Amino acid sequence: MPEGHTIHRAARKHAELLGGAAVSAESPQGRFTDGAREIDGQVLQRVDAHGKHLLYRFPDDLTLHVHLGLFGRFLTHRGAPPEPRGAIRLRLSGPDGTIDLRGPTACELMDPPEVEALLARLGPDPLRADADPERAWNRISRSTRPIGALVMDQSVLAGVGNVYRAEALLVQGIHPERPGREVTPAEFDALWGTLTRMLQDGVRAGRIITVSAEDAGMPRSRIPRGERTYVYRQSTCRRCGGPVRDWQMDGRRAWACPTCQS
DNA sequence: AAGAATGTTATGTA
DNA sequence: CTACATAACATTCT
Repeated sequence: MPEGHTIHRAARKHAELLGGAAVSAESPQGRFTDGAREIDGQVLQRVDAHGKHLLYRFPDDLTLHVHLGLFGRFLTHRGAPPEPRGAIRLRLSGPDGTIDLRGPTACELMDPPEVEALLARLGPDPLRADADPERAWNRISRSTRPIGALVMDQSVLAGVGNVYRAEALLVQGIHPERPGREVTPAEFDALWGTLTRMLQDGVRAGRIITVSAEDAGMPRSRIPRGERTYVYRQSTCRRCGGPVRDWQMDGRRAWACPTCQS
């Protein structure tokens, strides 16, 4: 479910819903009882998103780190919290509402050195104002690894997942298997720009729609599901109409249009 | 109802 | 260092 756009969106929403007030924390399923106990009653000061990672900041350098992984999900409720349903690993409630967390890969308390270590191993996040694309370029331009692998490597670029990888590379005409060092500086700049725009669109829309209104021949809001991407999970390229190839890359499925991408 | 999926880490082999 | 493979873990949807 989540690429960077989901996480940044959640950060905003959670800060708005729970920020500035004392939060009650519980772990209905018992996976996170210790952490919940420490957070309980603390004031949520800030929620930071870095790529696919969320940091909930509490006083005294107390930081809750959450990573949704492939299956993790948030459910938010305004007003009175409903009876917990299913495996809720963490529930945070404030005066205005509640967020439930299920299925995370990570949900843990971190001290400042741990937070520092986490951030140190993340590449620049196109959704962050402080992102430095040069750091990503330094890695990419020196690597023989395929650009499709590099773009998904969170230490190269933070926040990009399988869908945006497929889509951004299609739009830029770069084949995922091309070695990083064969990507030109101009191509990288354009790729960074496209990723930034796509991720920002995702934050705005709350879902991934990479196909433009022009290419779809209709307003983007009305594009049917299954037609919102150019190559991701497509059998024909929504740009040129040609056949789309798919194969495994680092254990994930990759898609590309051999006509549009080289 | 098996299998796939917007993810990461750790480990092992070459 | 890189590539490549395998496995573990989480949950929902078809």
